[in-house]
Amino acid sequence: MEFFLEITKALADETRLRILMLLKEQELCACQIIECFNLSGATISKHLSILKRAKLISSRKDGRWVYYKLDNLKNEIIISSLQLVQKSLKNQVLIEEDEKKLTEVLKIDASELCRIQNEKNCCN
Amino acid sequence: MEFFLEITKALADETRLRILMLLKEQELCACQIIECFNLSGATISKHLSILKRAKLISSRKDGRWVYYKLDNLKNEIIISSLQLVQKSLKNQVLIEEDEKKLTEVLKIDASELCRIQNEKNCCN
DNA sequence: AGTATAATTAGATTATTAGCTAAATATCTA
DNA sequence: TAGATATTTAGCTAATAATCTAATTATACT
Repeated sequence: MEFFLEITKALADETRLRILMLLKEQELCACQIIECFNLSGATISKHLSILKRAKLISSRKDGRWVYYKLDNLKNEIIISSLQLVQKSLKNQVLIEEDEKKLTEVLKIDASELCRIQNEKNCCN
Repeated sequence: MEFFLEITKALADETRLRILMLLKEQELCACQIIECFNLSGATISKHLSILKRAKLISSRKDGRWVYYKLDNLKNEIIISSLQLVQKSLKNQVLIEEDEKKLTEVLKIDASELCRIQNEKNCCN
């Protein structure tokens, strides 16, 4: 029960669903995910940790960067949950907008992206 | 997005998952569901309304009684969601205990059950 | 008609969660 | 090794959600 509740609670938030949809096609760096939302890095980091605790995503560290991807290979329940999310949110306007935003974000070099985000935090 | 979020939020609560599992095999009267939990009737009623708002269950009124059942015929997303719940919670200890409790509850006549519940509310 | 009964709604309280800023941690580079 | 950078954690606040009791609604029975 605890395991499945962890999953359903992780899925019960719009931002987390949008993150899962961003990760549908590719692995992404934390700073790339952050750039897609109007939320603080700390908030996104918290969401990522909730998705990770539910085993819906996994992460790998590469130097200063942390990369996240869907963790859909190991467990039947996880696979079904992620499939349900993808089926349910396919063609949703908000999701398509996120995809467009991501396309723009992916054009920017990751370290340049982090520099921009850093500036935002300092000077206002 | 709003439609699917309504479903995932409805599923993100242990009591509501347990209610869905009770309804897996049969339609049940509100008082029978209430009797399976150590929660007030008002609280269960609230949970039922959340499940109903998410279109996971439907209800019909028969005199003073209201009967609830899974609403798994109309919508692809609802069907998949309910299947996921059932697959994920099959053979869970807590769920099996609920089933045993329900077996006992079903032996009691519904109006007798309501009389017992009514007494509980008055005399303590 | 008046009372009893089944369920829901209202209103209050408590617990949980999402969000922020600031601080801490871990890693890279000059 | 000192400073810069990417991410996470800590501590706080505001919003949301779960629960209770009491009141209300809708129906049945005498």
